[in-house]
Amino acid sequence: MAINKLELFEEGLRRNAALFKALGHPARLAVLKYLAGIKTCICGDISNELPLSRTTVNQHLKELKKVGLIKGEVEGVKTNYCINPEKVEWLEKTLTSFIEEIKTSSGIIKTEDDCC
Amino acid sequence: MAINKLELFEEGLRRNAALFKALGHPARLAVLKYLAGIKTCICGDISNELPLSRTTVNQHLKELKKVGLIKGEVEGVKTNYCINPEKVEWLEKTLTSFIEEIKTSSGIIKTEDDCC
DNA sequence: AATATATGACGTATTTTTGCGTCAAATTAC
DNA sequence: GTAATTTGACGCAAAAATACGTCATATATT
Repeated sequence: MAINKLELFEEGLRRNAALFKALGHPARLAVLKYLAGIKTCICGDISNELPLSRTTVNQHLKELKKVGLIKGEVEGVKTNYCINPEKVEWLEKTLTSFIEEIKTSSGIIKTEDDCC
Repeated sequence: MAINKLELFEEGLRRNAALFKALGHPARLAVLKYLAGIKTCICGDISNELPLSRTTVNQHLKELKKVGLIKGEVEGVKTNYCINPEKVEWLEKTLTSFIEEIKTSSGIIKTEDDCC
């Protein structure tokens, strides 16, 4: 893209898009699933679970942290990563309300074949 | 990326990630909102609503069509785009079930501060 | 103190995405 | 028939994402 056009869209759309984007890579979904399953914070050996190098995984962790879906807590030389429950709740609300908006403003709930 | 590593992840994650990715751009969210609001299929003048060129919008439409969230129906020289209700329903189910999986396998519902 | 380990910062190469202009084909209007 | 519209295909350039290696730093371990 020649120019960055992202700021031409309204704030809400940009925020939602950023959230979706963060979830738009299998590695990051895998990280979330893994962290969810571990429950107790593991010391950043997540890379062993994925078919990616440690530095690459680190980058994905950074992305997830950026949108707040995970937290990283330094403990000595190690770092404990875990899911941020509040953000997951917020994610769910955001997504469902967006979809609900789509569904209601289109007539999905009531009408059938109004369209096409 | 030197090599394409995507196929190293399991099918389910890849499908979900692809879906999230399609929603990971404000222009595409804007298109969805617009189509939802229009209800009746408009003849592809969506580009007038967005701060992007026609060809760029066309590309985004292609992306949305690829994941099935919208349908395009040719009518003479024009093309009518509209939201695919079934896919939106499916999207909602997919998202909520993924999030639910995260929430239950981590102990978000019951425990507090088990983690971090 | 010397060594080993864990981590993030940095740089780099490759691929993908984004954005747009141009063009050709098809259709509609005149 | 001729001109105008609408659209998708194609190609191209800039930007971002992806993947990884190397390095420096900080903390354990010996």
